[in-house]
Amino acid sequence: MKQETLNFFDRVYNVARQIPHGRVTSYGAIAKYLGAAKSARMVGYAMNGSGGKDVPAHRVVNRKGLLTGKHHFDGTNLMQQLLENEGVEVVDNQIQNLEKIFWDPSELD
DNA sequence: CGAATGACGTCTC
DNA sequence: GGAGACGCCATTC
Repeated sequence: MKQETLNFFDRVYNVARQIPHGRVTSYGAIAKYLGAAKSARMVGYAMNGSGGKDVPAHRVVNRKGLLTGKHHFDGTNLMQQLLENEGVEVVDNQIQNLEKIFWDPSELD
């Protein structure tokens, strides 16, 4: 286990952790913010290690707002339930009003 | 060590 | 403009 890789992960965790409540973002947005726009997959993979962290992986979805990673959660609809709990409208594993609740790391400034 | 895969995204045809 | 192929980077087999 090299910490070098964790460095990239840490960046993802850092950004994901700053996601406002009731908002969602995409892997690509984070990846792009980190300067690794093409490594969006890596961002999602980073979420794999988000277990045990304060990283709200449920607030991170793909560009379409589809809960692609819900399968990686403990339950089946846990991710969706968490989002709905925050006021995010989710139907059929897809976030509604995505462009409205979509959050971009750039807002951190 | 080489090949395959993955919580995606962008490019190309 | 829709559909398909490729790339990224790291982990796993």
